[in-house]
Amino acid sequence: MPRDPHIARTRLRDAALQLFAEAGFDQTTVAQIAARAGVTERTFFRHFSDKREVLFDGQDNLGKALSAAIAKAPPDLPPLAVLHRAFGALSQTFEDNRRYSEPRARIIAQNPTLQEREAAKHAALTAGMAEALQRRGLDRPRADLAAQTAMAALAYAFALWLDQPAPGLGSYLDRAFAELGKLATAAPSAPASQ
Amino acid sequence: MPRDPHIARTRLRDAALQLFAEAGFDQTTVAQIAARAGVTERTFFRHFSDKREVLFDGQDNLGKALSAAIAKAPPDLPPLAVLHRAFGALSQTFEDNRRYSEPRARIIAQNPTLQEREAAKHAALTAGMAEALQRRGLDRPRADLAAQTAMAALAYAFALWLDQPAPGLGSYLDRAFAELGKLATAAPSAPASQ
DNA sequence: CCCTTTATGTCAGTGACTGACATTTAAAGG
DNA sequence: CCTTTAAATGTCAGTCACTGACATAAAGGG
Repeated sequence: MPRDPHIARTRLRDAALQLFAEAGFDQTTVAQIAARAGVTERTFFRHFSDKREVLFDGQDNLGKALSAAIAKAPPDLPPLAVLHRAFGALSQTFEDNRRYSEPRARIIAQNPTLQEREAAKHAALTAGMAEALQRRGLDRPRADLAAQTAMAALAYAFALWLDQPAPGLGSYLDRAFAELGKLATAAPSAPASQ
Repeated sequence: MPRDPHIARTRLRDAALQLFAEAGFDQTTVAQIAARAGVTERTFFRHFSDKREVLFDGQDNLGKALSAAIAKAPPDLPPLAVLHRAFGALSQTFEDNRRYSEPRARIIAQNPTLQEREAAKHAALTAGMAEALQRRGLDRPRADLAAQTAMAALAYAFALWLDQPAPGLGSYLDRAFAELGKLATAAPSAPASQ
């Protein structure tokens, strides 16, 4: 059997993070990343579909964990409560990965194409959550709306927590979902459209 | 003064749309687009920052129109109602552009990198709406949440309308926002987030 | 008719990404 | 211990998106 691909993959991830932090994303070439990792440029593209993807490794696992948590929730729980609980179940994982999330966020904040990739990842995560909600019997439109609003709450809580970890991600989540409830009840009926 | 740049720009847009529909986005080269438009490849990149952007021309105008509509709404209207009304005010513009929206949507649906760009555009639009809400005196978190939930409703209404234009975009919008209200009132309090 | 402004043309170059084929690694089987 | 074998990596040539620098052409004003 061949050598462990996990080694090269990890070395590539670390090398990329270092170089991006040192010189910036655009100024760093894939050849440089590969060189620092001790492999070839071709190997980089065997592990990561493109240069940006090295910063988004592991997002798939997150999606699967979320879907699992959503499936496990009590059947009669309302949609937003299900998602709130699912986020809470994963908050420890987020806390553990804070050391990587922080520099990563700084790099992404400085590059439009990386923000684009992040937006796409968010959309994919949201779609997965909506699917998981549908498997609980919720219809498509409500599942989509619930997933998107919940993601808005998560993004908000996450940003606050990155800036100031103090009360913990769970507390920020509670606050974000509370805001959400107040917001919607404050906008009861639809206005005349047009 | 030089020749009218609007001519080349329009020809490039049309040529790109044709070629993407005929051969697909990946199989079409920028050189081919430029050739069909009767200009140089360099000119393409002077009008559009990259190959994908040619499919998203005019989105900036949409954002400005939305911000203006949000600013013009009655000061005491709740946030989601403001956005609902702003969307309604632009629904006629959407109806007029349906001829372009439809083939465009088909092309985007077949290509991940285009979906990525679309996700980014949605995020930018959402951020702009949130800013406009903040100028009305709403605080940042509520503005963000309102903008994102409203965008979810718009996306849903837009998809339904693309599939079946019958009752008109305005009706779909009314329905989507109604769903939104029901959704949030059905999820009152937060669960124990451990 | 000249001058200025701006759009476009020309050209060389970089770097991301891919396909095809050769080579190496480490484990399993004899 | 040697062979076999499958997966991982190396090698190499090539395409194409995208950029910077400089030249040229098309109006429009004086």
